[in-house]
Amino acid sequence: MTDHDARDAAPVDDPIEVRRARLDAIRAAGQEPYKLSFDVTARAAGLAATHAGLEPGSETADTVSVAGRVVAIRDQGKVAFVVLRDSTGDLQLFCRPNAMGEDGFAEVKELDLGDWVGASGTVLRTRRGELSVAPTSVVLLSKSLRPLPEKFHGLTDTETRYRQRYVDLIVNTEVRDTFMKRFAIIASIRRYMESQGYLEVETPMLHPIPGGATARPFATHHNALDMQLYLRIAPELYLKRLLVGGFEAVYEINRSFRNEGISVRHNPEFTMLEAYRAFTDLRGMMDLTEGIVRTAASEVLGTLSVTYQGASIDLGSPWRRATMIELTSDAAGEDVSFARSVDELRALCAKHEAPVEAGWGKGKLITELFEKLVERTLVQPTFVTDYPLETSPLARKKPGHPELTDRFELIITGREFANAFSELVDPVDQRERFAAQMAAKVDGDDEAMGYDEDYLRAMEYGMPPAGGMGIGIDRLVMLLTDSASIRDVLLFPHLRPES
RNA sequence: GGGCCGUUAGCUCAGCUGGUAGAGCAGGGGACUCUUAAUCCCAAGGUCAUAGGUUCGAUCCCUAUACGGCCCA
Repeated sequence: MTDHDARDAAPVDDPIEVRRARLDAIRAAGQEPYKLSFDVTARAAGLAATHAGLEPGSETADTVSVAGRVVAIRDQGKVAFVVLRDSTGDLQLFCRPNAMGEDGFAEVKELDLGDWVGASGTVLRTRRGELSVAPTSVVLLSKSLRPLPEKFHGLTDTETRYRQRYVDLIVNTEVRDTFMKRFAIIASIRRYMESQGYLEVETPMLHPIPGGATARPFATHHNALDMQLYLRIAPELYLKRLLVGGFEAVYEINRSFRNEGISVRHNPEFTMLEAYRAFTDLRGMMDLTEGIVRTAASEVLGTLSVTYQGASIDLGSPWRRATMIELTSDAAGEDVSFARSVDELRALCAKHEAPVEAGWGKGKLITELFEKLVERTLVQPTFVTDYPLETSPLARKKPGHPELTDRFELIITGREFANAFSELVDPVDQRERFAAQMAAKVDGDDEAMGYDEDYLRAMEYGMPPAGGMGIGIDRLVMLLTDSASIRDVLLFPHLRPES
């Protein structure tokens, strides 16, 4: 059987098979390749800070235990340099047989890139200036069976980066930095909200009637109740029920779901902050929005001047305030307002290649013109105010202007970041708004809001005057981390299944 | 939904006018007691996304599909 002999003798060139063989050999030698735990006494960043003044070529008596993933091995025969990566940074192990024994040194040479190891030894700085731990022992904590991507270029294939984010996080340290900023931004927002007296609450994600926004929902089914449920498109109507219940300031940071297209700005599930406060109005929500964004930027970035995709954004100066109608009229070079007839507005939409559909009223047409002509031009933070009633079914009417609402959207870098109103608290008015939404739904608008009778009942018990605001957390993180795509700020962005 | 682009070794990339594929890193064997993308020597590694078509012959040209990217709606 020469074939068989040849196969047995042939070197194994599949990296996974090589590692499996090592795993078997470790077990055969009576060792456990997946340890229970390891007592860590120091981390890479901490050592770098405490030993910053250590001179090249000098040793200390400081004994530490460190742990991390092996990301590089430079084997020089009787010396081996192993680079460990922990959650704070990288640290070199300076391995020599005279410090750790011939057997221990031989085990170091059996390590693979990707293995988790723990090491104990003294701190020194090599003659070449690299802070290192010279271990007296190195223990394998968890054996890796798959090869890591190339050490210099890392992992660049976007599809693999998103599908196997764990690998992306291992080898692309700037990705970890982006997510560390994301977590810091959200923590900053929670601290700020608490400092402003808001309670963080949790409301249902499974809604019998999708509401609080105009968007297509994901539908699901509850078996025991045999009923259709929807993943929430917004938490708004539940949070405002809490105002009725007497909580004066509430907020929620969590996922909402919209059954719509995927783009660099849209993921089917996304994170939103919504906040509601009794006895305030749109002006209070402007202050809150500025406070949240400025606090997050200064705490996480240390500056209110940020660069987004090459554009300088000034978050510090007072944010511009302008009405939709004045902005759109300026851009169109003529009056775009409710003074124009529906036919004139439709003609303007056609002229400027804005979408037009049968049944749209003046308010919807003006909004389309705004989005077509103005929105992407607003690079610096701008509160756009006075949104049409037609597209704002939950906002209070603007006094003296029955076709407008007391609402703003915050636009930065040409994109919507936040949306806020003086809340509609009049149950009779709200019932009329829902009826208009139902009429739109009958006309084929599948984004129209559902008629939520329980929400009306709550309002009829009395909702205090209030301001409310929602801010897209993913987009805020994109802005503050200079990320071009929402996928770069979502740990596991939505992708089609692998074929 | 439409347009354009991409898919070659584990990873990062080459591949000429159509003649059955190369490199670096990783992995394997060897040398080396201060390396930093260590260095040096040797050997190995491929269903060229998938399915069809054109052709004597296809990684290359054509069609479709899958997945991804960018732009538009």
